[in-house]
Amino acid sequence: MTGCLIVGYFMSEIRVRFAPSPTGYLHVGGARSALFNYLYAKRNGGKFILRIEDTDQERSTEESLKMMVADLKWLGLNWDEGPNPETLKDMGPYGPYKQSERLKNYKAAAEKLLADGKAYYCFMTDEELEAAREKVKADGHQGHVESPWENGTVADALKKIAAGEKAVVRFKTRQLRKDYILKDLIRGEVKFPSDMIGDFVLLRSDGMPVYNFCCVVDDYEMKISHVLRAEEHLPNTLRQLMIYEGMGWKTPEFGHISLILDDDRQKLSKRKGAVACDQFMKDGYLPEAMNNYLALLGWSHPEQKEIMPMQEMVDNFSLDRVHAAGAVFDRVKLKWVNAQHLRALPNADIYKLISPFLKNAGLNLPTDLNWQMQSVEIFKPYMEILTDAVTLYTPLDDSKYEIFAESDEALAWPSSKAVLEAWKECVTAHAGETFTEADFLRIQDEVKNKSGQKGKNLFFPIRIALIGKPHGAELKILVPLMNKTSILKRAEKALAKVK
RNA sequence: GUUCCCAUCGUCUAGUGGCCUAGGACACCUCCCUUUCACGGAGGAUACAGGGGUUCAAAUCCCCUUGGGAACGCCA
Repeated sequence: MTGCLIVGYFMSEIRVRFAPSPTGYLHVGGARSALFNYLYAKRNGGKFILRIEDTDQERSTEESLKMMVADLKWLGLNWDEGPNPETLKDMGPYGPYKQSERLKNYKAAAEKLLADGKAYYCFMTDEELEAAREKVKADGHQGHVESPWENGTVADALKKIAAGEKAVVRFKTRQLRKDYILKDLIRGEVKFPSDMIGDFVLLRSDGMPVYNFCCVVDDYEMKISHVLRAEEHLPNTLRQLMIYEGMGWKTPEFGHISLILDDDRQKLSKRKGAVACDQFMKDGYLPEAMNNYLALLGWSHPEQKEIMPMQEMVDNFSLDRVHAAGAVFDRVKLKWVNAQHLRALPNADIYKLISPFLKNAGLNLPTDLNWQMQSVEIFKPYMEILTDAVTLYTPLDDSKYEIFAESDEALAWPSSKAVLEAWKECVTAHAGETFTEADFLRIQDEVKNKSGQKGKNLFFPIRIALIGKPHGAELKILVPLMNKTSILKRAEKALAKVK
């Protein structure tokens, strides 16, 4: 008895998968599906499998596969089985993990269905199909195309094919008229009337299988226990249920996650801004922030925590906390989440993260470690994403110093000229090449006395002469990051502007 | 058009029949900190789509309406 229970326990190992088709970049919606699968697997001590759905030969590319793998790696959603993240060679006992290499499996399954009379060869041409669809539509009824080949024998069909005719294999739905009930883990009971679909294609005329078919064969053969995927697949589930039934296979559990929406509540699309994971990477988002934000789109921490590391999400993830309604992708909040993660990092880590962006922008900055740490300390509160560092550090590179339009107003004040002149004089009079905070404070006092200005009138022109903008970090901590030569050069430029 | 899914502040959500005159977060507004801005802190405004039931009691359960979305391919 106990033995049976143990066997039962092992039989029910949690195995989930993310199954993208390599026809482009990894979309944030896909990333979230992958994340939920990953979290569910990790939470339950299960396996997370990556399967590549590349049966659409027209659109699938090796390039895209590499991009997806890279994005998933960036997010840290490491898979236990699937293409090796480095070599792309299969790893795991249930391969191949690319559908294009599993053709014989689908063929075998199709042959069984054909032999059992649950599928048939259909020779309808595109034109015939189109005409049939038109007719059905004209009748006003929802119906579906009925194929005249439904009752043909396999032997006859094979003869025609041998003679060079093209045929698809269709699944026979006519005798299956009943309601199919799906117990969705997220949505509860979903009832599909079987007549919502007609005889659908299993194998294309070129022999390539179609999504709904491979999906079932693979999920079964790869022993997938839970299928967690986007809501757009919900109607597909009926076809899949029929195939499971036809094959006599046990169905896995299903859970359909809501869609990610644009602010106009349509399915998130490229037209509204970045949706590709790698774009977020290039814009300077942190993978941990991405995961954190994506998790919050539909799932919530039991204690309502918002900012958390991956491990905390893993420890608290459960499907019953997944919301069934669609969620609007809010870039503003994503930025905020990113800022929280970023600012929590040690300064040294932050500098390491921003360096490639600074370098990429062609900035020439001090290599002194102290300088770097100090600068991060100053700029950190101004950074939300890594690319913000570029704007922040640019004024620190002499060759890039420029006076921004937002400075115009302050420079036009009648008092600004005197302040700038006094500033230049006092800096020139300063003995060393660098400044301490105390040095600056002393100089600032001198400028104040000389120009007779204080408050905004005093600080705005000086700040503009330092970073090209009237607003930003505190001067007394900013100045020690600069040297005399460079400060004077800038003062000149600012002065030139007021003359 | 048909089928299915969904419905709490502008947005993400908490809420599983009484603890809800509905809580948190982002955004917004005010104030404090600060000779600027940001960060940080304290407050504020803002929501149960509508209508019927069920119940002593409904944001929570049921039905209808409305609204939104998705799917209806030899795409996935």
